[in-house]
Amino acid sequence: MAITIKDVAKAASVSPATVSRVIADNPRISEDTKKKVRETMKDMGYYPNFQARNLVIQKTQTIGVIMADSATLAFQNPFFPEVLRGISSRAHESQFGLYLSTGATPEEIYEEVISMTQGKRVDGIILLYSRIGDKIMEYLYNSNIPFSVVGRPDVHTDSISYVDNDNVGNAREVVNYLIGLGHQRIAYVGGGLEYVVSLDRLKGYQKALEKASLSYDPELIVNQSISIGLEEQSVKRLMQLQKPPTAIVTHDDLIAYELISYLQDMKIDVPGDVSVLSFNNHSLSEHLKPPLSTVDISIYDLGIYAAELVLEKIKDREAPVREITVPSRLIERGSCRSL
Amino acid sequence: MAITIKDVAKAASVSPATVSRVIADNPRISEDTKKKVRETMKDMGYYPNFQARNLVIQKTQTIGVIMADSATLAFQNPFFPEVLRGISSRAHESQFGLYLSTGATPEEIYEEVISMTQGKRVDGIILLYSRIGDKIMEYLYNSNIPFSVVGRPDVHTDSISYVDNDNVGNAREVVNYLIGLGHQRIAYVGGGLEYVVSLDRLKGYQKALEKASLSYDPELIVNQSISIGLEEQSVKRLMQLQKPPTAIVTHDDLIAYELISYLQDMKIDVPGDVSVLSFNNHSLSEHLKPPLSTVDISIYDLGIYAAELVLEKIKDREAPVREITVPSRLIERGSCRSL
DNA sequence: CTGAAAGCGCTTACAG
DNA sequence: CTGAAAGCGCTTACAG
Repeated sequence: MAITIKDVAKAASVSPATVSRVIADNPRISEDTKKKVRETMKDMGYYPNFQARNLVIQKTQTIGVIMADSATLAFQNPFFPEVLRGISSRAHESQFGLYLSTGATPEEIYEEVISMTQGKRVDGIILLYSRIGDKIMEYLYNSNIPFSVVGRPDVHTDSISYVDNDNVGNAREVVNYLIGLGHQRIAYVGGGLEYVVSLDRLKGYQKALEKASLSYDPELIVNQSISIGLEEQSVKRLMQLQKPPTAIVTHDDLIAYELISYLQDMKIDVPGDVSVLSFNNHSLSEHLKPPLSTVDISIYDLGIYAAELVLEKIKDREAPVREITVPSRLIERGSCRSL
Repeated sequence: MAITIKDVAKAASVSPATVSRVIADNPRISEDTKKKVRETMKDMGYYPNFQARNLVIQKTQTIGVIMADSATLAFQNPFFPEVLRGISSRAHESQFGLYLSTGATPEEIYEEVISMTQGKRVDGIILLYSRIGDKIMEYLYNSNIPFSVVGRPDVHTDSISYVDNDNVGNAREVVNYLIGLGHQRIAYVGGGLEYVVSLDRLKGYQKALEKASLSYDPELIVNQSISIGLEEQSVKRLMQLQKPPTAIVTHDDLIAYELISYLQDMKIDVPGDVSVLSFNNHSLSEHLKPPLSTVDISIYDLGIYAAELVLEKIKDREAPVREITVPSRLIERGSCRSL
């Protein structure tokens, strides 16, 4: 069996309570004792048992990270590792560990979240997505568990801490940019409409059109469910419209390149015939042909702040709800041309 | 406070021991009692406290996943999410959770591993990489902690469970393939030489040349440290050799496309002037120009088996050491041409 | 400044 | 088939 606080106590001729206090660096313990105990701990190779410690202090020093079902392309999407990197960095700073959801379906994940929170495996939760009518968020909201969301919650918006980009504004800016280049028929290929980010961007898209007195044409919208990947079919439909688009906005660089490949198959040149603009600024996008104009949404920062927000709530349940907007920036490269 | 086994016991008029046995579905408890207890558990919304449970059974039902320093590009590399997806899937099947390392430097990670294993936060460890002289692996090997490695360990190879591709064989096959196409000057752009996978592939590369009676020219080798990304400089050097390569093998698709972009900047056409072949089969590689010939190394399966191996060891410390080789397959696309 | 004792929420021989 | 009791390895009032 591993060596315990009792063993150390015996070897150092003090009580277990004293050893515990030395670990906690309690100021009421004399420096002499501390020194002695620390030495024996080191000599014996003692490491505190978290299970025991956590049980009595009722904390775990770990954050649960919940991603959308792993069955989908969520993992493929470079968003996930990058946001995780941000979370990881901030969590490590506060000596918090990360516990990952492993479920493959929404139901499994729901069960997991309940069991990891009720079972006191984690002190708080980061939800990596915001979806309409999400049971998990509803559960977290109703229980008293510290949590934060990457993405704007569709309900209880003012009473949940979250971090997001200004998705409406971003989409608006992007569409304005294309309009500025002379485009009038602008298609939008977005993620599933169950995601708030998709809805927000669609709203921004509509607003920009409205402002420019361009009519909104539902035929120019493709809502691609994240679980299936882009369908060649949808691209064909788009380009075979009576009045096909001269510009297409997509929600992810990888999707954009897939789209571009389908266009090329159809002998449609980008940006010669159609301009393409995207989101996420994948590391590859500056190196590929055509170099992609894309919106950098600061994914790493989204992760940092998501961790920050849940940590605030963990440290103080009464901490005020915060909503953080992370800046985005349009990077112009070679995939759009002016008409 | 949360509701405990005692509360349930009281409400169901049984002892805490009985409730515990019902949870464990102990056959010695009558069906009547079970039913009654289960109902009150449900009514009261009882969830077992893992901390307490784990403390007494001395298990955690969680696996620690250790990746190379997050400060590097490890996160960017699509390898990470995909292997994690495999691990996640297998772990979930056995009701195991995943605990992630968060450290940014090798030292931090080393400390983390010691504390998560000694502190009984995890039952076992999956090491996502195999590196020469790695302290963490040495520590795990010397302690009695169940663990598995993705990649062949450089030492104690026969006494550590690991999963890997046949990297020597893969590289050999790839080079043979290029030789078969008529290439004689074949460059190799690999990862840092501290990684066993890089060394193995280099060995396979050399073997293939030898077999074909081609001389090994160190000038054709670029060992790119994973933390920096591909350096344009190295590509230039390669192509400005007295006798530049007619084919280049790289270790990752993303690197390959970066390489190709540098080549294009130098007005060198792929595959017209130089053939390029890579590893990892990124989902995008079939859609880009040129479509990349690449080796699919079954990353997801590497994850599945890594989890399988550590679970075996967790369930039975005496379980025999296993080494699993996951098949790879060369996918021919359009980035190589015959001379 | 330090120790004895109770307790965190469970499980599991032992007894009946 | 069920319960009382001890114990997992810690922390923390309480006392001195």
